[in-house]
Amino acid sequence: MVNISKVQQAAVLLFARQGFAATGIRELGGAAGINSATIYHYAGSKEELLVQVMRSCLDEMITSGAAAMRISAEPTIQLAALVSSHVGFTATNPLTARVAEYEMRALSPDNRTAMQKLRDDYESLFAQVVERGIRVGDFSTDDATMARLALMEMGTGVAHWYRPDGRLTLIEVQHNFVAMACKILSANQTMLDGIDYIRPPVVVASEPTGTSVTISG
Amino acid sequence: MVNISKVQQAAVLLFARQGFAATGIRELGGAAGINSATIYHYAGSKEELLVQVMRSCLDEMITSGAAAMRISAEPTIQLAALVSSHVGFTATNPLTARVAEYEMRALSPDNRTAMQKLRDDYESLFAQVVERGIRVGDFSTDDATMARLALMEMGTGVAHWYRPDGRLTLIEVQHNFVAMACKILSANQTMLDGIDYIRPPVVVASEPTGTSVTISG
Amino acid sequence: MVNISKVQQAAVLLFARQGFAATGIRELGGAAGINSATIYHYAGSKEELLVQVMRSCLDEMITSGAAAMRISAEPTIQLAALVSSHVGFTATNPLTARVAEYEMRALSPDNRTAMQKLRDDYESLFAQVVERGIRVGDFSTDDATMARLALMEMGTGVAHWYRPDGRLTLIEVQHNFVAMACKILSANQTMLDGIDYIRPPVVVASEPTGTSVTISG
Amino acid sequence: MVNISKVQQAAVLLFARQGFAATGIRELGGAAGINSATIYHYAGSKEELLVQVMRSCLDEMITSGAAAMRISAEPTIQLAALVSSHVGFTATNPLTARVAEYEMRALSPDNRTAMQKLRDDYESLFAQVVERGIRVGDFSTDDATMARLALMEMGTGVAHWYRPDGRLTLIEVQHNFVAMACKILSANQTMLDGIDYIRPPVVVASEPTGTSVTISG
DNA sequence: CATGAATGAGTTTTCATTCAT
DNA sequence: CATGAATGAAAACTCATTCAT
Repeated sequence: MVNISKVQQAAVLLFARQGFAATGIRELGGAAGINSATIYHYAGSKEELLVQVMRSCLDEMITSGAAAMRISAEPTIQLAALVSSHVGFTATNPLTARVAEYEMRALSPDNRTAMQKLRDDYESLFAQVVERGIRVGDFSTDDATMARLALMEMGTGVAHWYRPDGRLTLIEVQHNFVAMACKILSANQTMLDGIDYIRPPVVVASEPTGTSVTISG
Repeated sequence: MVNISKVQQAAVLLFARQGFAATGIRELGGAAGINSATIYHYAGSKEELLVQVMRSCLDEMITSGAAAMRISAEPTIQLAALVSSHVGFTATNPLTARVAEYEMRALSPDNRTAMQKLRDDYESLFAQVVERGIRVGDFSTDDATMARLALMEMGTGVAHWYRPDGRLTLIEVQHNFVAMACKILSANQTMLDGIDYIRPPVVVASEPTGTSVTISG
Repeated sequence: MVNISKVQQAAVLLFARQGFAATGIRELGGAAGINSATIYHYAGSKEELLVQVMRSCLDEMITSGAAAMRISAEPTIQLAALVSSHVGFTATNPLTARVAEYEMRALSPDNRTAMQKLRDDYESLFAQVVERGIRVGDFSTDDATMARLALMEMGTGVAHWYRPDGRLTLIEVQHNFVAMACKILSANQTMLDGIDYIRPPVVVASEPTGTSVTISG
Repeated sequence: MVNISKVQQAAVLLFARQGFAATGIRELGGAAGINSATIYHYAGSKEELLVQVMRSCLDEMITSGAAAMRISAEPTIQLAALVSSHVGFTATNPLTARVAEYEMRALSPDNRTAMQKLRDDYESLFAQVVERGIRVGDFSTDDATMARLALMEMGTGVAHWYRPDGRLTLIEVQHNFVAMACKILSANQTMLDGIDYIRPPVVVASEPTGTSVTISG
């Protein structure tokens, strides 16, 4: 229970830095402080290790996102909660999130299908909010799809630069992104006044701790 | 002159699909229709092939972006031109752009430093526009850095979904992104009325043609 | 402990026959009865395998030679003991000795420097004996350096033709070489009467056994 | 006629330094100042280039050695002439001689047989002289074969250390070796007084010029 | 004569994985 | 649980050689 996280954290750290394909199983063992053969006690293969990490990451994103949407029936508040959740998760688990995003291509067809399904489920949360906001007249945009994609891309980008000890607190970043999202969708930001739509983000087991790594590219 | 593009296009296609590390030199040869050993006539190593591709991509992005900024002294028009250039390039050369972005980590330290320098040069174009727009009071945002990063991230995301034969023309997409950019920076979009800030994007030699590949992840 | 000798013996056998550069790692594995990849458990590289062999060979030559010189303070007896040791070692470990001599050039600069140092240490034993013998008037020659080199070259040549089951016993060969050495240096052979200056030579772990190979060239 | 020597000299230089197997055809071209493909105008293969060099070297050694033996019918004078010739040739063509000796093993069976035949022919000159000198009572040794081998080995060793600009002139070295040979065979050196048994050595076309290379090993 | 381009077979080394201990 | 040893397959890269120009 404690060791498996160590392995997953080592995996995420190295996969994020170098990519799945460029990371060897021996390297993983070394980073986790165990013999490389021992990894096969925790995961049947290198790919399964990646799948474990991706699945728990996407599961948590979906769970948090769905919970965020349940705090209100108002599209604008749902949008704020969802964007906050997304940005919060991404900023809190930057390496895991990055791996879950980048390494889809490393999966074999079966696993890829399964993981893509989870990602699609997650993205559909955004699609639902945007679509309903437009339908009820709270949002307005030239192109709903493009707006949604831009929204997510932006939020995901947080993983590239956010640092807990940086210039801005996480909450500031979240508010900022909510503001940008509202602008993009021409939503009325004042609807959010006095609403506490931010939930503290979960730290997933696979996220390395104490590593302030700079990942380039 | 014709062969080297063929090799580069094969490289970009496979690097974009599978990643640099997961692409073999034999695979590259096969995709380019030549013996794998022949690749070493065009590039001293697999990494050098990647560097060639990245360098020409980043060079072109910088050239186009700098040219875009010269069409006017108005920050809003510069912003529109720069965003259009970025989106246009990314949509026209999605695979090359993707490789140039994703595979920075695959480079050895020396090459990485050199390529990162080019990317920094390019990003500084955005920083300059945003900073000047704010200074002269044409733009307004809670956080300039975050806005700039969101702007670029958004535009880069185009490579993930834009298809020439898709629902929207490139020009529509460009206008749309310019609109979103203006919203994010609270810029006055009417300043763009009647201004032709879009230049046709260049197709770089390494961009595969006739491939409507779907890249996931 | 048993396997590493097997690998080293295979290496020495093939390196002696064909040379280091002309011997493949697969060939080595085949000769040692193991998979070629397994060789990398015993040595980090093909060159390291060579270094292992050379180092243990030269270490043993130095140890034996130094011991030989300690059996007496008389230059003539030291000469006899050193020549016997050299000839004995070379005849007992012909392939290893040959590899240690011929393949110096196959080493990378760092390893070459280290191995050359060992060889220089060994050769200096001969230089010391010859020099002291001349100084105290026991030896006489037109040119000390040339005599020493000729002495060593001669002895090393034993590896090219000596066979344990040949016409002469090892002890006969040793006595013969001692006689030639004395002639070259005009030393008084009668000083050796009744002196037992021959020690049984050591068989190094890398010397192939049961192989009556003819090495040409 | 001028170019073929250049190629052969480059070959000898590199083969002596690194060995035949470790020398690439491109490297040879580079050292000879021509394209690697052009080498195939001068020799049908890398091995043929080696054969050319070895054959002309051994031919010249046999010719010179045979001529040396014709200067007298006296075994002692023949010995002096043959040893002088051997040492002279080896010191004058150290790299070529070294290649001809070391790289026999690099040859394919057919070529090896042919070259070994030449070497055997050459060695038989020494065998003849020693045998006849013993038969007529001019020489005396415990073991004729061993003496002959030691004699040749010693002389060949000259290639390892002799330098034209060194401490000793070639003639001094030759006289020295003749003296050592006489000692080994207990021949009467005074028989050589006043006899001019030294012929100036030939420089073979393949011997690199102006290169004072140190070859280790 | 000379060469740049090309290639199939080869090189050393690393890979993910298995298994006896 | 943990590991050192082992391995077949594959990695990137180099090889000697050919040939059209």
